[in-house]
Amino acid sequence: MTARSSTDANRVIPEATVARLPVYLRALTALADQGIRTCSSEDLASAAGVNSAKLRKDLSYLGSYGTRGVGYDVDYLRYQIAREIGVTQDWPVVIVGIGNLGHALANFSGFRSRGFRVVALLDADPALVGQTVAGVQVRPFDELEETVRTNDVAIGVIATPAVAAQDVADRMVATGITSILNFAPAVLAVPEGVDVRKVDLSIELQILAYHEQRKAGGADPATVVGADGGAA
Amino acid sequence: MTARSSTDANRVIPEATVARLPVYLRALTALADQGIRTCSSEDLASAAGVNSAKLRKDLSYLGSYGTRGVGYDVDYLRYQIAREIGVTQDWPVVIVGIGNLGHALANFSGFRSRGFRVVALLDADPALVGQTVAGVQVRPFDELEETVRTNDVAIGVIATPAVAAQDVADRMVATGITSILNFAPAVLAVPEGVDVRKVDLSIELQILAYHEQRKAGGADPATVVGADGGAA
DNA sequence: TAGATTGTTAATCGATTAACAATC
DNA sequence: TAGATTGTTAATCGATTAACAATC
Repeated sequence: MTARSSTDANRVIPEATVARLPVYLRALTALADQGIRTCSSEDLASAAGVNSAKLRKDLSYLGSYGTRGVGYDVDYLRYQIAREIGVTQDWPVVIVGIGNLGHALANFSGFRSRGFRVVALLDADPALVGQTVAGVQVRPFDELEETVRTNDVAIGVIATPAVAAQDVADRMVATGITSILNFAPAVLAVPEGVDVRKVDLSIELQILAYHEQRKAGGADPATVVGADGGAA
Repeated sequence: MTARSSTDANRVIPEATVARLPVYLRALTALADQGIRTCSSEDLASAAGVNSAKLRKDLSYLGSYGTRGVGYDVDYLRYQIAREIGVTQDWPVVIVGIGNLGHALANFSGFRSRGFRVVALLDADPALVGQTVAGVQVRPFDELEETVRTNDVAIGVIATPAVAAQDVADRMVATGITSILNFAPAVLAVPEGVDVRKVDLSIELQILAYHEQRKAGGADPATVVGADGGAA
């Protein structure tokens, strides 16, 4: 097994692979919790809901962390993926918009357990300011800049109504935030270098509705295949 | 072409295109709200955050709904896309798991406005049953089958903890639900013909963290080694 | 060694994009 | 007609997958 050389740091990992690494990480954690110390690519692929060829190809972008004829050491691979993603470090996060969704996000346990620390909850509504949600006091949106500076926040979460989203994004970018997770149903314009990921409930439902409509009326079952190539 | 009901109902629309149609729909609605009656592919693409070649290619899978030299009639195109997706009809939806997230989903206004009607909120916890959330009484999970049958539900939303998700999915599939939107951080195994879409907050954050990490340093990966050091 | 399983290759498939002929 | 803009083509790019040589 080779150690990482300095040139490894330049390797480009395809986006599709990056998006699956957290899935593998979670599957490895599940295996570890079951007391499993070693797994084959077949085992892990099955736990992650992908095929094993894809899994091995994905892992090959990180390095050679398996042993031919044997498989992967669960804890070792888990650590390597965690390090690659960056979840071995602490990520301060600010949530803007503390409505129903913001509440749910603030209480979401998956944050803490993966190195994401909610350092502030902000809302423009004075009626919400001062309330305590998930052990954190809601502060005025105006304190965004101070919050980001003080806590070295790099990731912002937008859970406001759509109309406010672009303004919030602009302010976030101005304060130096370079990664945004947007729950508002709006297209955000941001400068290059700023990453935006979008979580959009009604879009997901509409995609399901499209396929559902085709199943219902379509008559031809052979044409309908799950988007992810489903397990079973 | 294989034998199938009518006209061009069997043309296959690429998944990537299907996923963007709801975005176009929203952008068209925004344009209509501004009183804009006609738009070019450039206008619409810009409002949707994609490039115009991609937009035109996507729309070409639906048919020829534009006019060369002129552009698209906003209302007409909006209707065509809505019909294609299926949001001109009513989709009864059941939400299982009424914790913080389930609450937020139940209150989500985007449901109703797009033809999705929450017909039931179910939870296995007796303490929640009977409470009213967003005007709907929470019912016991056991009533799933009856609910689905009575209301002809085709889409189920899972907002339970991860451990319960597969069981809920199995029960949903058994009752005849063929589309599932899963918010639980778990990989679901479902039979062919059942569509699952996943919304996973911590995965989105981890993807952002990966890119953030690369922006921040690019420098020295050795710096952050977890307390558990190495392959622990 | 014999069996098992990785890491990689190469073929295929699907998505994106620029360019432009068609045509309003 | 002249200008504008669609719908389509074809080239390119990226992702998936089966197959298998490498090797434990």
